[in-house]
Amino acid sequence: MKISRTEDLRLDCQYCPVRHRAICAASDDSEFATLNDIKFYKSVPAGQAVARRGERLNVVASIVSGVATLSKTTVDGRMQITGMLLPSDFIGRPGRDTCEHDISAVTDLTLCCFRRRPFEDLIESAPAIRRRLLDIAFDELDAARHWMLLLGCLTAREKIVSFLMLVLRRSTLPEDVDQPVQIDLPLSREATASYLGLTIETVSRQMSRLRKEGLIELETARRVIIPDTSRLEAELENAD
Amino acid sequence: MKISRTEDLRLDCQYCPVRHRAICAASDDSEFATLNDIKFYKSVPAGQAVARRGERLNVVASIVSGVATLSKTTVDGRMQITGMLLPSDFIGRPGRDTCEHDISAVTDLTLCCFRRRPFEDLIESAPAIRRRLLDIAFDELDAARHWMLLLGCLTAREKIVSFLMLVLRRSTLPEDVDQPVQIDLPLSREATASYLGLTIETVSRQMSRLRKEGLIELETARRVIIPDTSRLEAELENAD
DNA sequence: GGATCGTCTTGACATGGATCAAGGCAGCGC
DNA sequence: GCGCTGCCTTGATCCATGTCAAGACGATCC
Repeated sequence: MKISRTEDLRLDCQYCPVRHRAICAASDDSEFATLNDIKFYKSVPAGQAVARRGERLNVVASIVSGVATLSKTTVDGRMQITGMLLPSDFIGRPGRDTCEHDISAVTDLTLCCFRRRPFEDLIESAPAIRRRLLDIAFDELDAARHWMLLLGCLTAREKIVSFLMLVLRRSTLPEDVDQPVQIDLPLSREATASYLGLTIETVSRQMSRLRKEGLIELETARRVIIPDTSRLEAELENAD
Repeated sequence: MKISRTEDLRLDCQYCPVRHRAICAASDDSEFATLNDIKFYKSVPAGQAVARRGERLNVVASIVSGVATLSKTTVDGRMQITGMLLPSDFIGRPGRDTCEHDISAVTDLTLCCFRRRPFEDLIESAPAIRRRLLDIAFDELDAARHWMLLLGCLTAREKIVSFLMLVLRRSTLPEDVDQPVQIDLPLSREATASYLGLTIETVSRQMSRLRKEGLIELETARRVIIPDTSRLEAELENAD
């Protein structure tokens, strides 16, 4: 996909919802002003590819709103989702002009983009951005390796519970703990299955089983109510 | 483990076998001299832990010789090896004082260490080192995500072949292609199983099967001869 | 050589999750 | 309302891989 500017929308960074978590999080006023200057917004509709594996990618970006996935596919069509990208997550790789993954918009997406070259220069001159980038890279690395434990060692049930807890952690949490919590799953059953290294049927069955056991309620397939967070988390006592 | 200096051994960087691949690879003379000054070597005997999950780790290091693993273990003892570290690979995380993984010496290990704090300062002042570090982090991230595809989607047979090809790629290759190649597996069957998300028995069976099919020969359990590299690689035509 | 120990292989059997197949349900266009 | 479509659930069955158990092999020590 060719990323081009979205003319109209160009929020002042000051009001950006991911201001304190994205690549710009640690920047001082001066760096912040520079970022504000060179950024441009881009919308990607749900279902569309942001970039494909092997494709040239001359931007880096932060997700402002929406959900995207990183994935890899084998020649014969088996797919693994290697990352779920939520608001504030970073897309792209400075110093590399081709994309290692398929990046897909799961929902409508708003991206805060920087052309790669100027951004690479910025890394050299803006210490807070560079530190933040390094930190993001290592955080992603830790997360990826943690996911390897999930893929390699956990049971289907543990995978599902881990996924629910992950979504819970990244949701904007309501009032207090130990109240019933409602979460909206960002991924379809198919995408969830691919993220967890399972099949869609197994995901569905395990969700039903958790429902029958009263650990979750399913308001719709995608809207889950967790009556007791700690009880669900206790399902991971052996894992993790 | 407390990392302390190995008094005697302190090779001049100039003669270092990983000089052109490790964190120092891109450094100019001045950065190189600084690294040479503040580095210290450390030996870790086979089987010993370099660091444990949650432990304080006040050094970063490059592997000069030997093999190490990164791993995570569930509460009830299931283990996933999340990385195999070979000479030139980097250990530790600048900006983080505790260790996310168990790091174990598989063979006797020689590490080229830097105290974390001075190294963190160096990142700020030495552009080639920080660029290299960022590149290493992203390379590791790509590798980890690629391994997620292996763990989530590949069959036992494909996992074994992938592992053999990985070892092959990182071996010091002999003369020309399409000659029989001999490789020494750096990991035991148990560690291999844990790296691939399999059991030791499955690893053993798949190796035997590849042997019976003539794709590999087993000189010993750990020494593999690949009569025809391209034929083995062809086993991955659907994967990868 | 023989005993011992760790590592690896092989066989028999069990099972978790995949596969195959059918149907349910909600949203949408007409 | 009705039919269509996409997504999800459920059931029946299968099979790749795990589990359990028995030995084989090689290194080391005496």
